[in-house]
Amino acid sequence: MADRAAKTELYEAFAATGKALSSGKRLELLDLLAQGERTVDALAKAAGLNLTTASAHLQTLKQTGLVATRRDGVRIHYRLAGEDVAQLLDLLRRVAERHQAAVAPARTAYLGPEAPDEQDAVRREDLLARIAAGHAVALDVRPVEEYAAGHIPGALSIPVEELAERIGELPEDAEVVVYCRGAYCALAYDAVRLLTARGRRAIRLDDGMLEWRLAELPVDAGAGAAAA
Amino acid sequence: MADRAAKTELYEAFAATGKALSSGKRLELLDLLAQGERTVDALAKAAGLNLTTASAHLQTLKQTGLVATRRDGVRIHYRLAGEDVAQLLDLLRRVAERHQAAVAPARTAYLGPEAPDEQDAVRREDLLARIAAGHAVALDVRPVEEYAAGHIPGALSIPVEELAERIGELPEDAEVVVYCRGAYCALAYDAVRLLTARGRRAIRLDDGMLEWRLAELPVDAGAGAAAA
DNA sequence: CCCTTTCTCGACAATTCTATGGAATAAGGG
DNA sequence: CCCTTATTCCATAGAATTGTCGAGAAAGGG
Repeated sequence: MADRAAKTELYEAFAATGKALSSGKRLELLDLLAQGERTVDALAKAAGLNLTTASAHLQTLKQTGLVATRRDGVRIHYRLAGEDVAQLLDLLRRVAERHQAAVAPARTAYLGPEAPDEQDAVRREDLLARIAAGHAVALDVRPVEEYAAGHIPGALSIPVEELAERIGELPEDAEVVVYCRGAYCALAYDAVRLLTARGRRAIRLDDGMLEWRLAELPVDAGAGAAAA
Repeated sequence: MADRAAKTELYEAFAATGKALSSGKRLELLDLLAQGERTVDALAKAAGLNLTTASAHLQTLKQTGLVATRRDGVRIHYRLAGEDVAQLLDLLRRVAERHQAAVAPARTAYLGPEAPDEQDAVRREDLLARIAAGHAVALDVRPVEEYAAGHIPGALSIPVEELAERIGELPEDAEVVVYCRGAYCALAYDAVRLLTARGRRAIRLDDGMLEWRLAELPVDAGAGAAAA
């Protein structure tokens, strides 16, 4: 029977972390940061926020300890404070999708319908084996900086905006398994639609880099081999 | 590059789940519900809220799908919508404790300092072995309804308010391992202080029933054997 | 059918959050 | 040292939340 005031205060402290997760914009920022560190300016542009607003949201995140900063000359890089924060983001979205009716329609409105005759997405566990057997090649369609910060071993890197013109770099005979940031990232959906329209055998990875990393599957870093 | 409006809407939907976790009172309610279902009235009393306020918070939780209800005659029982919600609560507190400076002091202010010469708490994995070997006996100090809804196999049940008068029911020779709701529940701390003051060998389980269940360790249900 | 119990709903004031423009600060180049 | 760039701080308007009160709805007993 310790006193109620102290209990309230403790739970209010937990709630501060919940509050950090209570704005859609902050979740977008966390999602971006889960791919690697970024400057305030880059984050603001990617999330469609004006600079001061983005800075304010990042301050909130920093005060609850979910993100950390690093100064490099004149610019400040933000990053997630730890892998547990990525886990929390992942679990939050999973729970929301499972229990909240509004998520499913919003999801298809954003990601678009799957191509009608598309097979089910490739599961994480199967991908490395399919690559090793030569049946498939992994394609990372995120921006190059994110690829450099960590990618699936052996994956090619072609950002989705360049995909139309660089489609020739993909092998013609293998199936292309496309992935991007995570389960709710639109890039891979767009890429698969583009490739399929061009007559390639393309399929999405079930989710993306975030879930791959959290599953503790192997990750390569560095600009690496890029596209063939 | 699917449109920004749709992306914002999707993330706003995720944020609704975050919002549900952004109030200390709602987190207290979830913590109670993680021990089993309860009526609105019981929840309000346990969380120190007036009835309408509790009802309003429960409505918020219900709208985001984190809790579900069951009507039984004139009263309504609330329960967690799934084990993943308990997981989310657990991870949220873990992340908050790890990254947020305000948590540690609030925690000791509420739970009180450990007895000075107390050994480290018993870890989950060790408990069953120590019970089987006869070195220890587990003691559940939560209210009887919570014990009935699920407890560690073989544990005795003595709610902490009755512990002083029922201390004789505990075996004298074995070490008593006390547990309650979870890592942030004060009951086990209080019980250990009481037992130690009476000259018993008592020690806390590292955390409580919530973490035990999430670790998928065996759980017994029913009023069961209660105290010897 | 009325009355009691249990809970939800609508409305209010007090507080807090979000977005934004303009000023202030920090680091580095000429 | 001044100037430019990158970011944070401050003030403010509008929107959303919290807690509380009194009224309303649903189930069951006499």
